[in-house]
Amino acid sequence: MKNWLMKSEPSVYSIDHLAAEGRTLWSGVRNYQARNFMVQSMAIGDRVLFYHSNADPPGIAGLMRVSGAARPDPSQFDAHSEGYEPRAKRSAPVWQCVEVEFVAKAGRFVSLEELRAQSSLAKMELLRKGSRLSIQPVTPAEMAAVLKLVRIKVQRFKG
DNA sequence: GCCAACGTTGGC
DNA sequence: GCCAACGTTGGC
Repeated sequence: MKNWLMKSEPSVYSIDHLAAEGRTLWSGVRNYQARNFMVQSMAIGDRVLFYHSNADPPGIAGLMRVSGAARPDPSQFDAHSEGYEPRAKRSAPVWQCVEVEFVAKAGRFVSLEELRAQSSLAKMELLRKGSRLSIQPVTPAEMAAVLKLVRIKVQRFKG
């Protein structure tokens, strides 16, 4: 079981949207490295931190779990979508997305500033200067540290 | 709104 | 294959 962090702008799609829906397709990713993580490395059951980017303040808002394997991102075929991809064909999609399901809201929202203050997270990809990856791997130690900060019990993953 | 850092595109 | 120009991300 791997650990991940995925970013979303809460004004577009927040942890509350996911909590209300239960599950969603993580569509709209248009970065090859992020796509490759979803296609090559993610598996059902993987744990994912939900990060609110471009927010005031930005930070960890909750937790989700990968509930469906990567599949073609439908928005790439929609000419009216911002994510429209003219190069994509039904038979040769360019972009993929996984399905994720809600696990828990952070018991306490943990801001980027607070994450930066943790020495245990010093090497976290999210905190690297200039880091923009919207889907990134998280080490088990980093995940444990963040779950403690947001006050989510690991038990919540089981079942 | 600003802008640093980064990714992508396209001319050569 | 190089790299300048451009577009995007995302913190501040």
